[in-house]
Amino acid sequence: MNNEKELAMKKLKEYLDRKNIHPSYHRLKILKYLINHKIHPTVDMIYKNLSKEIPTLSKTTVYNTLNLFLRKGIVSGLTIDESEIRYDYNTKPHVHFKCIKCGCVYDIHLKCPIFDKEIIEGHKITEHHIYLKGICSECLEKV
Amino acid sequence: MNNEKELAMKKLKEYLDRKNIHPSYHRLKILKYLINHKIHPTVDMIYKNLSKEIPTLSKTTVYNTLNLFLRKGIVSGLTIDESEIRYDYNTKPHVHFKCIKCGCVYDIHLKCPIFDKEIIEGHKITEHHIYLKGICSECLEKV
DNA sequence: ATCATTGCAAACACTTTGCATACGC
DNA sequence: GCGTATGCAAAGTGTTTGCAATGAT
Repeated sequence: MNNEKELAMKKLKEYLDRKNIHPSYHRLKILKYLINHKIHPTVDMIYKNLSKEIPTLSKTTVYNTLNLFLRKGIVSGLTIDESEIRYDYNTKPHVHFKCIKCGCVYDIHLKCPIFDKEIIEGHKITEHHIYLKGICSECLEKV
Repeated sequence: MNNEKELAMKKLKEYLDRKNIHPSYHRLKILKYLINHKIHPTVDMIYKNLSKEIPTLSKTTVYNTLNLFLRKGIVSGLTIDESEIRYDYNTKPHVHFKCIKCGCVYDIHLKCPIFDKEIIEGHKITEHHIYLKGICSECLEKV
């Protein structure tokens, strides 16, 4: 339904408003993309996919928007491999897995006791990043 | 003692020989630096520090050597933040902590049950990377 | 009319590559 | 003398910045 779509857009708008982010068209689109594609996309993935819909979109805007979202804390950045930042809408600490064959990044729903500690060996912990690498279930089947 | 130093160098030489790496002067120096400075240095740190001793050293050689060591499996690369790879001589899986104030990277000696699993949610795990961020004990004291 | 967003192009930082030189055995 | 290690300079990649144009209220 169109009503449903408009309703969803309105919710996103209100969400950005609450975060003091002016809900421009591009920002809404990028936010929507992140929410609907929890594949930890790179800037390039976001840019390429949204360009189909929004031909005037520039990569700079994607960078600007993601950095704005990062600063406002509504997305987090993963640096699993050098030379590509991936963006993640889900902000709760969780585990990531990257397949060395297909390059996909999966969320792992695994509790880790490390998440509960606030002080470790005298250091105050504010962020947790855990990622595993290997061969994903899909690639394993293909062999 | 000079004898001690020579003995240590001889051991490093033999170590590289066993790994089928021709133990050139530069390679020995870089390996020695990594072993003696377990601070997860970046290429730049290694380059700047060794340049004092070896004025002719070029950054390319540092890159070449580290990539060789990576391929041969005698060091591992950390990508805690985008746009800087840090090199780690210790190859056993362990936890890293990066201070957001001073930028130092510490090893954390913490057992993590995740290290023992070989299959998680159908994915075959071959590498584990865990890093935490926050404020290190030294920076906490300074406040 | 004003102010923020957008987007091109240039600048940047880190890393890799090509190729000529120098070194060690 | 031959083969590898070295190092400069250029290319490559992903990201940021400067600034002018555009858009929204």
